[in-house]
Amino acid sequence: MNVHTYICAVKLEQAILSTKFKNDAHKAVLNILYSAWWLKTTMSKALKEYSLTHEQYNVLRILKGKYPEQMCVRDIACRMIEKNSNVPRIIDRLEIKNLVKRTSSLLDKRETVISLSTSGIVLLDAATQSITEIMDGVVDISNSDAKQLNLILEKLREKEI
Amino acid sequence: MNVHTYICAVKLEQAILSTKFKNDAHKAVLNILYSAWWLKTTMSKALKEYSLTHEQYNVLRILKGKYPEQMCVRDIACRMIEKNSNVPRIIDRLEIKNLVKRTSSLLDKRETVISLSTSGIVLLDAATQSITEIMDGVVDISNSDAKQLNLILEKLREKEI
DNA sequence: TACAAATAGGTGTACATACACTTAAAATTA
DNA sequence: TAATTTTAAGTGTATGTACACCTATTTGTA
Repeated sequence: MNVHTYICAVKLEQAILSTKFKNDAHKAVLNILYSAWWLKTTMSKALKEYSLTHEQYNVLRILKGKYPEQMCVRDIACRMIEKNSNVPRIIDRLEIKNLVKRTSSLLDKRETVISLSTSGIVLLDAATQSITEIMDGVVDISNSDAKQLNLILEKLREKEI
Repeated sequence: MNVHTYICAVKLEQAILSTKFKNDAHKAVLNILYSAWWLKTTMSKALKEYSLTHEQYNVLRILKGKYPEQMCVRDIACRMIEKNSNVPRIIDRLEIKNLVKRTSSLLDKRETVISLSTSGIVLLDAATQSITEIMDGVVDISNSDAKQLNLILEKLREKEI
């Protein structure tokens, strides 16, 4: 089904057409999930211009963070937000587009070392500039709100299983 | 790659091994994305006992919300948190497991009407009880924090594109 | 040193997402 | 009424996720 006509509503109640939440914490859970979807969608739309997916962009950014140092697949995986991302497969696609290069590590032959190519850096820089502008425009909450949000989210994740 | 050894850290900095955030708003974006992944993973693990995916559970819950009234595919899609969910395909899998039944609408032959089966209700109720217990245990933030969180998230989504 | 355990990366499969396209039916309007 | 547009659902394809399993190394230890 193609819901291109959905209402990208600010209020959660409008977004998911529901008003009965068990309590505020339950509503917060849905609100976090919806906000994450909204943020990812916003970013993905912007990245389309660069033929990058959100995840591919993420990997490129992680590589840039250490550049010109190289990173092995595991180092990248540890820095991904979604911890079960299949990094070798994302790298497959980046390699096909010549944005990164795979080489086998000489020190530890089990490791595959990934390096950003020149065109990878150029594309990443352009995409980053565009994404940063868009995110700055879209996500404009006050500094104190952002701090508060970070505090509450980390409090929420305190109870590990 | 299999990162089963990742640290399910409370602090974002530990979770994604990064300390340099452009500002608090940027950190908040990553925090929301990570929290959503954490919540989904927590729920998915609990749902495994019932052989349900997070999305299948979501569809069943939406159907339960209107029960015994039936819903068409579009009605379900509009209530999904992830707006691009391919609902017919999720229903395919629920139908194979005999948790829902598809019938063609008599009033509008374009519509497919979905109804919960008895085993669907039984499974959903059991899963819901389990999930509720787990979520209540895991997500224990104060009422005022939850309210604050909801407020800030909705403020964050104010700027539509 | 030889062998067991751990580790890194890759691969297969089921499921989900994003999105374009198709088909049938309903609604609109010329 | 006939033709056009819109709508609902389904399908095809590329990509990603979750997770089990495989292979080649490396590490740790008997």
